[in-house]
Amino acid sequence: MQQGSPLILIVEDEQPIRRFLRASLTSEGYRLNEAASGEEALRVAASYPPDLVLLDLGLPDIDGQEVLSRLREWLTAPIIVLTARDQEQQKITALDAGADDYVTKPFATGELLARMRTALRHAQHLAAESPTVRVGDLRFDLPARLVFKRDTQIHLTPLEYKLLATMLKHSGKVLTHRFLLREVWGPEDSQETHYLRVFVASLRRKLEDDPARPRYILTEPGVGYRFAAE
Amino acid sequence: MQQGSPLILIVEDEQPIRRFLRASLTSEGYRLNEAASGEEALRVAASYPPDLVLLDLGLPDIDGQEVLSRLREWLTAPIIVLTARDQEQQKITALDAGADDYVTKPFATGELLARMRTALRHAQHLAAESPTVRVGDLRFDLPARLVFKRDTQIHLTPLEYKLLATMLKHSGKVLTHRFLLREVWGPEDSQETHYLRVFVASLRRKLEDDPARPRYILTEPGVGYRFAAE
DNA sequence: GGCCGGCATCAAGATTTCGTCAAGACGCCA
DNA sequence: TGGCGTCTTGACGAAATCTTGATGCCGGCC
Repeated sequence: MQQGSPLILIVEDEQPIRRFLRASLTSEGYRLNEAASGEEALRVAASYPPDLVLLDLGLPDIDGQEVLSRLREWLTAPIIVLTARDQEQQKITALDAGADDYVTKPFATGELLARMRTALRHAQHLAAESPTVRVGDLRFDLPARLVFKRDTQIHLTPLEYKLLATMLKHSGKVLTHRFLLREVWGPEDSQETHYLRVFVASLRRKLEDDPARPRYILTEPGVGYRFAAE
Repeated sequence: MQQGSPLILIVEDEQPIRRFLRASLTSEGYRLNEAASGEEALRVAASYPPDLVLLDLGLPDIDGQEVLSRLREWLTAPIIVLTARDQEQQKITALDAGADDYVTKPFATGELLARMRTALRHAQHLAAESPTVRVGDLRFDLPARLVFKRDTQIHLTPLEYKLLATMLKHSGKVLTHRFLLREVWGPEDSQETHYLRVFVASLRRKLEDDPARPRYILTEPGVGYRFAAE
């Protein structure tokens, strides 16, 4: 969306519908590109990456579904599919192939515009950075499964990560040995408190400034552990 | 279009028409190459890749259509076809074979020049920006499914490409074995982690400077793989 | 002071997971 | 049908991770 208003790519072979869309969308302030065939759509999209695609599934040359999946290989912008009312199955395969929404023809302008706004808004959210949790000088990027200490990445083994994630999930609360063991190792090993000691130690070695006097992973003697809330 | 003005290749056997074209085009500032036969056209085009081709379909040796498709095998520059007024069918097959436009003889200079400008402008756009992603010394042209390392193209098999593309799509994130297998091989093979090892190895061999200490495709032991974000 | 239980740390196997090579199977095109 | 590129499968050494045992520390209690 470099130049302010979103760039829409219309892929539609029927001249009248295209003209109609052009009128409705330009009056809304959208910038437009048009393609009358699948081939052209792929070419134009590659040259001018759109912020949103309106894709008619009934195209003359390539199958609309094909265009859809070729686009989805690299395009993250939302794709709204235009289908005939009786093509139920088509909608479903289209959504499976990565379409974000569909509108059945004939459609009301208002509905189309509303769905476009929703899709664009949604896309913007996705583009935002993945949410991170900060505690002290630690930073957790949970979607990416990454942990940082003062901006340098920390490598954690699967069990270390799982343990830390469980503590983080209930941070501030005291977590009993049994609870942690169940969550991380499973009900089988809920007695093996020794596991906990070993892994807490290695987590402290990696996360704490002074593992002997921990700031994040606190021991609750006789009960369990607690991850510092603030 | 290295030297400023576009290089035009004229393929035309009739001397008078060639002379006429030469006059019109040089006065417009175009650089020219000429060929009087199909054979010559292919030779010249190979030696001096033109920015635009004017191709007369009525040639003495090879069929004009043949020249056209031979050129199209590798040449992306626009090709404008010159046809006689009564050769309707010829135009159509020419367009199918990859011609960008046609002009019927006899033609007005103004019209020819206009069509040439359009074609050149259009070609420029296409050549301009396929959205490419750069990571380190790698470059990805996603729409075209091409991968380059330091500007030399890397050949990837279909599955190699698909795997790489999915990692790139979620670059920075840790992708579990299951996820990658599902995306690339489908839900059936979501257990076959061995596939991943083999293909990651071959991708590293092709992309990394030192496959043993990868910079792009990183292993997250026990979890999956991650494509380096920055 | 000596003993004991809970906790922390270290390190040596044991086990699982990875990387690599190569042979076989498969599909496709000439 | 044979060759070619590609994918699948198997085998094995290497690496990372997990388990397990040994040892030491500390505070409370007899």
